[in-house]
Amino acid sequence: MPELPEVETVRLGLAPAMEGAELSRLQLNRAGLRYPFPKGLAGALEGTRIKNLSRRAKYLLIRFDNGKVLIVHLGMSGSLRIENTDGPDAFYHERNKDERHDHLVFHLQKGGKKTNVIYNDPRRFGFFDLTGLDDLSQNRHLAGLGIEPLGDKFGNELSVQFLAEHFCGKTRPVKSALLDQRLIAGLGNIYVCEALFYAGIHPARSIGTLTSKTGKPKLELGRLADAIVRVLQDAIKAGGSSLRDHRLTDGSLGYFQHNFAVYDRQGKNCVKPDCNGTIARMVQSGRSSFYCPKCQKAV
DNA sequence: AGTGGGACCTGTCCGC
DNA sequence: TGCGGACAGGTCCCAC
Repeated sequence: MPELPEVETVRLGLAPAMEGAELSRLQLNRAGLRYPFPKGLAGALEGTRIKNLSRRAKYLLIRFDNGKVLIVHLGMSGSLRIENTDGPDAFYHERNKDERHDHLVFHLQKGGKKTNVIYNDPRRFGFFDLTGLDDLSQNRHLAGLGIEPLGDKFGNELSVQFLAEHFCGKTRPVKSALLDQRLIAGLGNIYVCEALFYAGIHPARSIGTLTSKTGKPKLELGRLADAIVRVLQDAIKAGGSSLRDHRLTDGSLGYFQHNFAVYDRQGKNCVKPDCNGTIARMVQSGRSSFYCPKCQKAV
């Protein structure tokens, strides 16, 4: 469940159990996932305490009190679930319970209580990397990432000016530009489709047509900047609220508890009350785009 | 330089 | 019921 809002939701869900806990054992059930696990991974972390959980784009960052940072990417199908091992109140917040795909287990202790956090990933597109706090920004996975769409601690944030600057004079389809993690980091296929719908922009539209020749943003580009931020914030809110309010006993948390306007709604009616359009699907560089041909302008 | 396409891997769903 | 093909939230690498 891995676009930015899902990773943020996972972070919020795991933080109370993981922050401040001691990692008594790191159990690796195979040699690696997409990449081999880093050499000496367990030895480098066992016996240390987790300081905090943070997030960069779709990466979960687990910081330990020996200065190491574990970088976690959930790939397409990765998830993390918490199991309290010493009581009947074990709870889950993911959809994968097939133990064959439990690839890594954090054995944690906090205040005399034992908890397991289990990484499950059927497709094994996820990966783990280990780095030091000082080398974090040079890490091969993090170094090339673009801006955090919801802003960062340095005050950088997604703005219409940012988009205009990077779109002016270019020709690539807006769908592909928004999926490019070097520009904006954290968007994936679902939220790009949703944001383009709310902005009224066709996924195949060339980004250069969203500014004037001199780089002045058109109205739609302002709508796009707003839509990206709102779609992500709403998704975090939806995930966060279900985490807070419930001990989830099933795998309901993830993308598909949300109601999407266009994603995976091919053939259904456009959700805009004054539109009688039908949601369409097209393939762009091998990936599905969903859109309303009536609301989303191609030029 | 900036694209698109394939590879990675397993599970699920749909049509025959 | 079984089988093959298409498809799925992401990223990297390699041709053009």
